[in-house]
Amino acid sequence: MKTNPIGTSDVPTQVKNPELVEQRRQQIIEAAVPLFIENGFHKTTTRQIAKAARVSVGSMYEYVASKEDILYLACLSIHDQVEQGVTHALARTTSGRSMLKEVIREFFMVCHRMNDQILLMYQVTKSLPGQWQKKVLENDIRITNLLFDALKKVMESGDLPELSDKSCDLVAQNITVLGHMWTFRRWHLAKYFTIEEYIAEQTEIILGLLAE
Amino acid sequence: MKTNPIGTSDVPTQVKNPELVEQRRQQIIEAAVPLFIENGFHKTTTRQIAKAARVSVGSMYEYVASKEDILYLACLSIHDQVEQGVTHALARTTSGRSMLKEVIREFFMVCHRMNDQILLMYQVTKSLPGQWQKKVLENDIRITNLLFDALKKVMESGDLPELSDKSCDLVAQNITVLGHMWTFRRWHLAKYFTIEEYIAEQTEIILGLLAE
DNA sequence: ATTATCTATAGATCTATAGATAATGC
DNA sequence: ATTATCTATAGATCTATAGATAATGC
Repeated sequence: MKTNPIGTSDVPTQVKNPELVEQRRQQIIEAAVPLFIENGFHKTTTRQIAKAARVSVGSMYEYVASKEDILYLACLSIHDQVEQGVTHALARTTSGRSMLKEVIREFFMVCHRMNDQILLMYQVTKSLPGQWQKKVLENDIRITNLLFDALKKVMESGDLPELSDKSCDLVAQNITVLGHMWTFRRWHLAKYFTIEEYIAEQTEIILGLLAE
Repeated sequence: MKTNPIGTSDVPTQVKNPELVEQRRQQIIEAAVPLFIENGFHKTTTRQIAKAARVSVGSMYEYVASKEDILYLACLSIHDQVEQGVTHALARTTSGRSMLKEVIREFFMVCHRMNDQILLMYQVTKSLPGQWQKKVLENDIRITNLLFDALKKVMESGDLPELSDKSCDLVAQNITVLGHMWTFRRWHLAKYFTIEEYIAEQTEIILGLLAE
């Protein structure tokens, strides 16, 4: 699964070699994300991250300028993975009405797999510096737009009633949030539903509306 | 609007006089919540809270044992306000199909009013000590159950198709989360919808399912 | 005497960097 | 010579409490 070049993002570094930047940052992110998930961003120390990443603190600070930088890189990485998952899933779907079902299913499964990471995003976005907060939020919409496009496609095929772009966007937003809902209400929902049952019921609800 | 006795909650205090505990804690919460909303829980210092609450730090620590205690009290208070809002709204609704519309409307308006507080809850729940985390999550379900009860009532009146308790609970959860969605996606949604339009569209979507 | 409040600070962090050292390539 | 890495720590916090002071009621 190819990921975007995190090293070439807008986070400054002291190190010249771009491949090295790419590699070390990957190392740092992979160390940081589980720590953030486990202990939260604020309770995780830069020392812990450096240790888990097998770099010295000093060295780590050659690749980022602050702890917030690490958080930002982590957010980019998570969104990238979610996007990969969704894009991947969309590529191998059929068309028409059943496509929409598959799309919902695949998206919900991505949420299921990335449970902790998605939960993390909800907690930390506000801790990012303003400029990056916006970028991260926009990334989220970018993913929602993949669902929007899928919806549009099904509608054009005539298999669903035509909705205005506005309504269509709202439905895409709803699908996204109902997927996320599985992550932050799972502790309750999982008492009554397996992920499969959850997908089945929610799909019916979402399609119910569009069925008539 | 009467609030629950926060002073008698399971947070320990050194002070004997219960009314005083109640009053000072109210003071502390009212000072802390806006600070948490503005700067986040972790970046807010106990000094800042004490100052805003017009108590000395030492004094404040007679009413709580830790900064986490303050966060817990804040969460209780916010949930209490949301619950008040919903209960209040439910009390003056009519019955039958139109009742459900009103319930959704009132709940969404509560979310609209309590935007920042609800957003805060999503960020901080994980920062609470384990035992309280659970309590706060259960409070959230308690509020959802108010919606569940309202749904049930409408169904019994025969104005909606009967759903199993399980499905009914899911619909109540969905309504809750779609209300919250307005708070954490408002920056995007508000480009296209006023809160009134949002309520109108979402109500149609939610009822659409139950209409047939 | 008891209860509530305050000031001042102990003690324990934690982030970020300075300056020294090792590795690489001309 | 340049680039990357490390160790050690400066400097800046911040939470929570000890111990002193003021207010209250018997």
